[in-house]
Amino acid sequence: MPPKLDRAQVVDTALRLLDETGLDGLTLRRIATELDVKAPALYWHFANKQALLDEMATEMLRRMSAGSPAVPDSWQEAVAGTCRTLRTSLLGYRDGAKVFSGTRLTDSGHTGGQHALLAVFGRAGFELGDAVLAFTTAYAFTIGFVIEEQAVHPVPGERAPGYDPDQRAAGIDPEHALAAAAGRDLFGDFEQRFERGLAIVVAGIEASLPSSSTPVIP
Amino acid sequence: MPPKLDRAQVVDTALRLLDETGLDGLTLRRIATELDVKAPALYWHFANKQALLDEMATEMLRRMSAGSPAVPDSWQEAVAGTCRTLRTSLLGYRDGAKVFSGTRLTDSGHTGGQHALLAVFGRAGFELGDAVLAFTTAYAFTIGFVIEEQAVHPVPGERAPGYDPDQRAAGIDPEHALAAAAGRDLFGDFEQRFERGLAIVVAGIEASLPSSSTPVIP
DNA sequence: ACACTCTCCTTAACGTTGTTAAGTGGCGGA
DNA sequence: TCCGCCACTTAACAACGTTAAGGAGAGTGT
Repeated sequence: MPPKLDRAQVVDTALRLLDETGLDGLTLRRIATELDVKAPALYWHFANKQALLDEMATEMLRRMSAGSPAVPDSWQEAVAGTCRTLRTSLLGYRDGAKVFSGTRLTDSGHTGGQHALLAVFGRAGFELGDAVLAFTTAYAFTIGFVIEEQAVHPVPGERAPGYDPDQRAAGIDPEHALAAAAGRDLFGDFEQRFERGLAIVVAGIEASLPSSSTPVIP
Repeated sequence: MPPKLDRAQVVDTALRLLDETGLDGLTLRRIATELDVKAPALYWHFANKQALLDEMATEMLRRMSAGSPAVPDSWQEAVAGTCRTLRTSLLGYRDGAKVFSGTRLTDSGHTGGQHALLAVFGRAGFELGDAVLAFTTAYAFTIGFVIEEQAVHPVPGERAPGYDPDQRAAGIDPEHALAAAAGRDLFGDFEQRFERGLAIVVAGIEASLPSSSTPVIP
């Protein structure tokens, strides 16, 4: 008789519940109930809650890698595509960025994608160190951006209380008019802001790292 | 007879304890004990724990603004300086980036710095929208960077378990050699990586936003 | 056939946590 | 003197992560 539970099933259910309850509401008892099991049963499959969260983050990455197989030739497309996929994946789960940034990955399955991306940089003439710098800079931007984004939109579509631009503007010292006016740009149109921010980072890599103008070897 | 406690004192103590215990270990009972008071007393001054955390984040920002009064003329210096100060401030507290990114600011005191920075952009010929985009991009990069940094170095100087580059490299599929080699750059020298990443972002703003080459009005 | 073992889950419980309800001592004003 | 507000305490609650102990059920060895 097969066991009722296995790790994958627990992770799957936990990720589904995450969307309903948010990270704060995601308790072991809740997950267990959803699986028709009592809470301590989870400890047979995971050492503790953190281990489950780590596995959840890893699974998020795994699904992300699975969704985007093709690696383009230009490093610009490659890095932008990777960051777009990363953002989309994180937005796919409530508190996705928080879960992701708070955990250590348990699996090395993601290194394939890393390798492929770094290889594209290599073919474009980047030193490894420069390639890593370029990638991590774009990566840090993406993580920071999505954390901010999910603070404003815990669930895509609806807006968290306290982030209304008008309300915020009203509370600002008139001497700081620019800060007040900025609110409109700050809390709206994340899609476009992400694209433009990404373009800035890519342009910055182009402008400031050597070898980036070397033509691709045919 | 003045009350034994006030909000500022609680926030101050909480920030001090944060360094000792980390965010997970920061409990209301612990804070109360440190103040020679019982836990429910804190509820007289704060609606709940989240309100205290919000106030802590705000206080972090307040101290940061206090520490860097001079706003330079060039927007490059201004944005880089702001991000450097932000990073240094966040690194000044254990889990600083997590506390900061998880909270809503309770106070509008920080809008002064925002206004000044945006004004510098304005004088350099930026449209407000472009200035906001430039700033938030650098901001997102900084937050994302420090979150990653504090995951590796929860307390400056010592390294979290599980982030040893050699150990990580050993667990990687040899086919993904680039990813393995990247580990050395990934987990070391955050100081330099931050500076170079910041340079990338600044260069990207320079390269991709209009009006940035307009000479400063004398 | 029986006992043994290993796997996977349950029941019961422990210590902590955030939070609330109710009560209490001290101070200022009428 | 009494009232009422302030700022705090005591007591308690539900919920959490986690551990200890035990038990049903399948498989194996003899």
